[in-house]
Amino acid sequence: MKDSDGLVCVVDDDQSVRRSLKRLIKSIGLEVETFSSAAEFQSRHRPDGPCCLILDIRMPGISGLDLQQELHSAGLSMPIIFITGHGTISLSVRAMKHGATDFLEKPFDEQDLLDAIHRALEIDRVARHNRSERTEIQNHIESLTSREREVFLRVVAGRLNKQIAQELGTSEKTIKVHRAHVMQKMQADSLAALVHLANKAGIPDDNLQRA
Amino acid sequence: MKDSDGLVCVVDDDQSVRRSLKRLIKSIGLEVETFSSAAEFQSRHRPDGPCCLILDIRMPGISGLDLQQELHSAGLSMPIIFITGHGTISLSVRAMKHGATDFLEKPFDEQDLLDAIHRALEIDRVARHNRSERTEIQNHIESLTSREREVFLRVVAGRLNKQIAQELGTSEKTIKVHRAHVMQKMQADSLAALVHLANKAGIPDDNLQRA
DNA sequence: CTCCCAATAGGACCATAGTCCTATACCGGC
DNA sequence: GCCGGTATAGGACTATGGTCCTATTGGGAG
Repeated sequence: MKDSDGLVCVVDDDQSVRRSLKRLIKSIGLEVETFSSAAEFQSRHRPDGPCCLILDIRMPGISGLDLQQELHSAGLSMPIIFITGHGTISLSVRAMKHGATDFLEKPFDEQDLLDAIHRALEIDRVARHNRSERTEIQNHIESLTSREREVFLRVVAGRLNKQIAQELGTSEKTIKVHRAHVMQKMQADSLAALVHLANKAGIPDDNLQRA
Repeated sequence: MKDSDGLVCVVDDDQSVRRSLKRLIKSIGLEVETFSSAAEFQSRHRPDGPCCLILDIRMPGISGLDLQQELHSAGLSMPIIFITGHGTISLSVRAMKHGATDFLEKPFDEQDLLDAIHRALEIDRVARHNRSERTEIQNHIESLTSREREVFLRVVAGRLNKQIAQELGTSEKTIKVHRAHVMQKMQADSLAALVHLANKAGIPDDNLQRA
């Protein structure tokens, strides 16, 4: 699949809308999948590449806003472009406050939608990249023993081996051993690299020298 | 001033609106300043504490959206709550995409506005904190000589003194001197602290070990 | 011309971190 | 009961970083 450039998921209860959107989006070389309801999307969608969602706000059953909420709660967030026939300002504001990337009224300009799609896919690409980087680091952290994790945090906070030894009530020698394990497991080849990893994983830098 | 809890700036060309908003916001103990036009706001406003902006979209002269753009371009961004009598979805979406924190239609529920204000002030508080931290670090970086800055970047990238010496075509001894100056000027008392500072200042971690 | 600062660098040490090897003790699984 | 992983720790070095002091060179300000 040379064209994993992006997948666009269309969720709309109106078949004619689904068909015309599918045709439009395919015309610029993107993959499209259509779903007739939020429930169908949730059961069938298995994301694996950059993708975005085009969502009708008003649908029978689960509404577009509800689906947005549920995806967010489930940590499966992806960029969402809302389209609506009979929207209100309040609905659009609510959608945007919850992270929608765009909100279009029918009838919309085709180019506006295509622009919105490109923007959404780019956002997802960046988000996916950050997420995968983060979870990989998180996995490395989870491979540490609890003792190693304690040492890790203190090393990243700038403590000396002897200070760590005192804090943990053990010898400097033992800290050196743990520290070496941490560097291995985290695949860091320098202290600087280790601190960078910690920062990306969202580890705060408090305790930065306060005795 | 126990009540630097927040300043709310109201920009609206309608005097009666300004008056009633002022009364409402004062009633919950926040400071208010009112302006009758975007131009007046720009000339008179001197921010120094957490604050937010309540802005009418449609005004004679510079519109609310224009002001939002200009503030953003000038790097003077602050949270903006739009209010409007005759708004459209497209206007609201445009405002939200450009970072507005809320968008209310007149007549609005008073509590909704107050909630929006509290939210906006909290956002500004966090943003101000991050900004001041960042500019302080930036100032430290600017106090470095260009040679020290070169060393700084390489230290943060995890290079050894001898590697840096080779890259810069000088001796390890000299690097040690520069490095000591860097630690002093950046007010870092450990390598870990220095890397944390670099990260906060937005210095990328590329070159992280590639020879 | 003099003074200061930036950059350069060496000598002499000390402190800290990392790397070998070895060793004990506990615990849980096969 | 043996094996593997974890935590503990010492000895013996090496490597790296940091700190004194001293010194030269070049450029820019006063």
